[in-house]
Amino acid sequence: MTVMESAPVKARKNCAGRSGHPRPTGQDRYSISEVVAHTGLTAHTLRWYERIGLMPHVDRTHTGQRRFTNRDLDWLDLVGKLRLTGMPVADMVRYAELVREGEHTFAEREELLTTHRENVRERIAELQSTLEVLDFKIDVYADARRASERFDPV
Amino acid sequence: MTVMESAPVKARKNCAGRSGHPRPTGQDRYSISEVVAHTGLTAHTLRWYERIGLMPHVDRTHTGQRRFTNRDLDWLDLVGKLRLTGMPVADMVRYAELVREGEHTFAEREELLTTHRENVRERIAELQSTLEVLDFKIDVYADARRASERFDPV
DNA sequence: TATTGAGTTGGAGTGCACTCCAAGCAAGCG
DNA sequence: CGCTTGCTTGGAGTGCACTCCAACTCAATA
Repeated sequence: MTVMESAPVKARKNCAGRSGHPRPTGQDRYSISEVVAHTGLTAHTLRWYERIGLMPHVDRTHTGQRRFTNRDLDWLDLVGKLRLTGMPVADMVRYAELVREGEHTFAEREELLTTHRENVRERIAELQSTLEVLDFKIDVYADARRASERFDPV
Repeated sequence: MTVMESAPVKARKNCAGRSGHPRPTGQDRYSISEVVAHTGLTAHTLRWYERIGLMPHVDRTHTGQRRFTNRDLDWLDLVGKLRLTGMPVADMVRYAELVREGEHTFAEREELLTTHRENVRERIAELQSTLEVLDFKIDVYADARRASERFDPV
């Protein structure tokens, strides 16, 4: 059994960054399995990200194996953050394209991120308003439980 | 062209509750299209919810058409809230089952909601930490823009 | 030298949450 | 009566984001 192709969705949802896997110092060429260990993504997903243009052209060894740089890891950290906030992959690909196109796309990148930030803020407000409903419901059940314990003690 | 089967995903994401469609007073039997107007869900989705057991048995006319009650609308509001917070449909179906089973499931319902509340709190924290990254990135681009405007004024 | 293990590819498959389709029925209107 | 509108059904299709498969190469070890 190989060690890669692991990392179920649930796990990734929690870590999705540097989590007990600090970046080895003084190194700048990581194999795919090292990146898997670092990011919590699967090797499949990393290859898929590259295929769809979400990676800034990953370097290869003379035998064709991928070698990721610290810059790639930084990029994957950002992508992970954007993913966590629910940015669609298509939008992240668009952002990656802008990065590849150079500095004259700064304004558009800023706009893309600003729009997304607004979405995230709305999402937070939404979640917070739902927390109130949840609190209320939970209180109702807790009250009922306490009442039944009073009449019908263990 | 019929007016139903509308409500694109984006729109639902935003409203998903009473949004300019207050519940008609003194009424307690709503057709599916009225519920569509009220909830922002599509008729497809309402029927699908019923099929998978996410609705508490909807009443019918003598010709078999659905008639939703205010209680159903309340339930759909709650479901909408839970959906917005990312609760999987399977979990909501489980909750619906517990509700159908009666008051002896209060404890389990409370537990289900409490667990979910914890997830929502984590999600909010996650989003907030990402907001910081977003703010930082946006600042970088804004600084670059201001600098270029200084050297290269319009 | 043979085997093992980590890596490669294109393309197919999966799971979720809808989303739509075709065919049909009932009521109201001209 | 015929047409339109609103609704019904089971089952098939869609889009997203992966996720996996089969067949292969290469490098290192037993």
